[in-house]
Amino acid sequence: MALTLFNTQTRKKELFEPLDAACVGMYVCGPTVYDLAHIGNARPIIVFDVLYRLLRDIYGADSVTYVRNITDVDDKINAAAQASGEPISAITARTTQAFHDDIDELNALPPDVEPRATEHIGEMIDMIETLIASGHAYEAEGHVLFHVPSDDDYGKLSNRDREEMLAGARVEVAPYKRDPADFVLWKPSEEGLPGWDSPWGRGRPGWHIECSAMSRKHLGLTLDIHGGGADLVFPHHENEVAQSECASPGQPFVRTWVHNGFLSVNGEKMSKSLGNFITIRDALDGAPGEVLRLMMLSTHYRHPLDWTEEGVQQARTRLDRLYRVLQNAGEVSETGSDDADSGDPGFDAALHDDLNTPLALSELERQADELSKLDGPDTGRHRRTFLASAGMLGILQQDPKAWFKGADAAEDVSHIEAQIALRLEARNAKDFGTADNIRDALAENGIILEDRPDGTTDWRRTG
RNA sequence: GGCCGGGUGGCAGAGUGGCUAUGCGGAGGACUGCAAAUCCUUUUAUGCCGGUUCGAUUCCGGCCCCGGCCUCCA
Repeated sequence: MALTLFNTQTRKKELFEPLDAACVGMYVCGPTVYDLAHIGNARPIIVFDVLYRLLRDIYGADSVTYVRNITDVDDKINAAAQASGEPISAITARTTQAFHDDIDELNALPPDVEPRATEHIGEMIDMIETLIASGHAYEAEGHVLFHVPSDDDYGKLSNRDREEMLAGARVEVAPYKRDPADFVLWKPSEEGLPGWDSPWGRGRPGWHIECSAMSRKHLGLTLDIHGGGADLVFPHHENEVAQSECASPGQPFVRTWVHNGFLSVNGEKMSKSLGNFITIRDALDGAPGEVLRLMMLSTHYRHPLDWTEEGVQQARTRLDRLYRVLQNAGEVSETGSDDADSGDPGFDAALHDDLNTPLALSELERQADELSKLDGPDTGRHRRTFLASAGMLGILQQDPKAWFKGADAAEDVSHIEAQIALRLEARNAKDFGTADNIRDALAENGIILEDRPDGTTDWRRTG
């Protein structure tokens, strides 16, 4: 089935065809590790995780290389260290660990390569030297700058005209710039700041050069897919294109640019500078990662997504229902034939159409409806297809029992079961007042009881 | 000002030139001691103004509103 993706470069949905189907490369801009990641960071993690899963499904797991960098040298990190007194290496190590822990909860597969900027300084210096040699960059007062007018194609990704950009510029232009649009490739580091020896003295890289240097090292000169948040289109990705293509004339940098839309919170922009941001950790306190994942996938990746508590609740209810269907289908003996899994055409078509996860989700729910009505030898096969579809979205992969009951302490469970037994006694004695009191008390602790037709009582956790 | 998204029923959110998803919620019913869960039934929409068309939510033009980017940001 053909995969189409919306290419930011051409502003069109295009048939995706990798340069080499045996070696598909995807590069996604990762976090700058100076603080806990927020839910806006979580969106590209989840979106590109789904794309990664889909590419692996199409081309084979061994044929896809997903590279997502860690930016561990940056002025924000330096500022955080200065503010707290914590050593830079401690901040980056701690924040990187926190990032991994957080996105693990979101069921995101780890990338194949996770390069760190500080481990690629040599590659960056090499690239900068190439740019200077070819007249695309120059040294000035210890800085090395990319000279934007030297690149005729500059602006092609973000569709910006240089003249217009200058007209709208609100920043002060550093005096050493030959052109106001020129941007930093390398800058001097004074005492106390991270720095590396270079032909231009002790210094550190600018932000954009790291992605150009690391992507080419790990994926080659031309990437099949480069992804990130829509806010990175300009200037970050535009500058990456300029650096990479000027350093290797005739080699296109990226074939398909994929950008996810912006996330807002209760209709407002979320930003670190405004301080109204919700960290992934905060969000995980309120709901399991799988719920957050489902919530993010219920809006198309290119559209704006507004984060609300109600939206989280809706996702939770939806996921509960899917797990319930899975649970019920699991009670049917697996006697179906073991045909090779052919997938679900409706679901697959939705996902292959520019990652239409909201539609895919509704197809998944259609599968759930069908599964819940089945009661025969086909059940096992449907269940497997259903699970495979859900797996493409990275959901429904745990035991329904674990989902509803959680993995809490055994004494907690025995307490619940003891209460259920007490309630059963009361019900048998027609003492419904006592029975309802027990049920209400459990409900206050987030335990919902469900009486079954056979006289037994099941329970589940909520919230 | 320039560039890019978006405006769909109570809410969330897709597709589609005519037969008008899906989910959450609401209403009614079945089931239940009552619930919960499940099942059945049900309600409501396409920002505004033109144009093309037999017919537009869907195509074209204009306008209005919201958000993002143009400065660190996923």
